[in-house]
Amino acid sequence: MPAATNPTNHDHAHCIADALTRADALCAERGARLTALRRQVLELVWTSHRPRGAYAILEDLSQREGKSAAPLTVYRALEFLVEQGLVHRLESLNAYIGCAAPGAVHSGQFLVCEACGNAVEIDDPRIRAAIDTIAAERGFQVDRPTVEVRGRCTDCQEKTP
Amino acid sequence: MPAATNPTNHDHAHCIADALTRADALCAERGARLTALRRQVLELVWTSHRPRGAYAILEDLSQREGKSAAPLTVYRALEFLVEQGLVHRLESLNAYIGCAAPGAVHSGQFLVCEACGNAVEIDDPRIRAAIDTIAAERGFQVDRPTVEVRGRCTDCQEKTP
DNA sequence: GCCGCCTACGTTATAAAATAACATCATGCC
DNA sequence: GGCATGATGTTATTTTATAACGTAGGCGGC
Repeated sequence: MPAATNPTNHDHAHCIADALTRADALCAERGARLTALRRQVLELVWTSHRPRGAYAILEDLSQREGKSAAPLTVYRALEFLVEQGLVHRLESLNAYIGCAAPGAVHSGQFLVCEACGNAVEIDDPRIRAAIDTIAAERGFQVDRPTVEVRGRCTDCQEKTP
Repeated sequence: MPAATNPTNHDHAHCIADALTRADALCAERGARLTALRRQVLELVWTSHRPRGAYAILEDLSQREGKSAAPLTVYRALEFLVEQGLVHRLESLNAYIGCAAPGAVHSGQFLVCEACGNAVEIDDPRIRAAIDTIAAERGFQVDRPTVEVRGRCTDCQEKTP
């Protein structure tokens, strides 16, 4: 797992700022409305490099606003962010994570550490190629491939070998 | 998608009988207890080649028994069946499907048709190899890879081209 | 056989994740 | 300003999953 996902050895504020800047740019370019609410939800998704549940985000949002928000508020914002490719949903965790490279082609591949909870996006063409090959052999038309690999990241292997 | 998953052109009763026979054999071999309840849940999972939700199975079970069963009853049976590799859970659907080749090595790969709902297990070594390669490059230790490809099966492409 | 142990099953309650239906508000366009 | 469209608020409900605790049933040791 890249060092950047270890919260102790990188400037995470920079990750967040970066993500927001890119989101602003992408949405402006597309004419999509990154409203204050959506932007705030995006920021909360980026709280860490661990996938976050909708209700965790909801709690943070409620605290920030000083009043309790409704689940739908968050789900709608997340839906927008996923559509725009700014956020991915991790199916096996029912959780959301900020996209490392919005704007680029995505096939949604992740390495998820079961020890620290960090998830790293790996848009690797070889996995995608393998999937496309098998699908083609079987006449299956690929729409949305999901790859979520559970295991242990380098850092966590070192901690408990 | 193989013809065998098209419910109109294969003897599905045979699929079910086969699955139960293999389950009996595997559990006997391992000393695992495939109780009447677990066997019945396995049968209900095999109702079709479509992944089924726990609550759908629960309903069927209640109907068969003539009294309403509790969710936990089904979840516990499913947990056992998944542990034994007789059933797989499709993370992206919150649903369960019978394993086509229990006893063999599994890496949990599926082609899921969004039109007809059928899911086919494809334990393809090339996908697995690609995942292992990338993981090795990043020092990530793979535990449980999940591959769920959404799209359209051959049959459904023909129906609405 | 009988006892004790471990595992499976039953029951009730509750948590967690997601959506439905409908009302209201904001924003951009003319 | 007025209107259309899309975003947000509000309330209720559905779907999925687990917790906590008690009972029963099979299996091995003796």
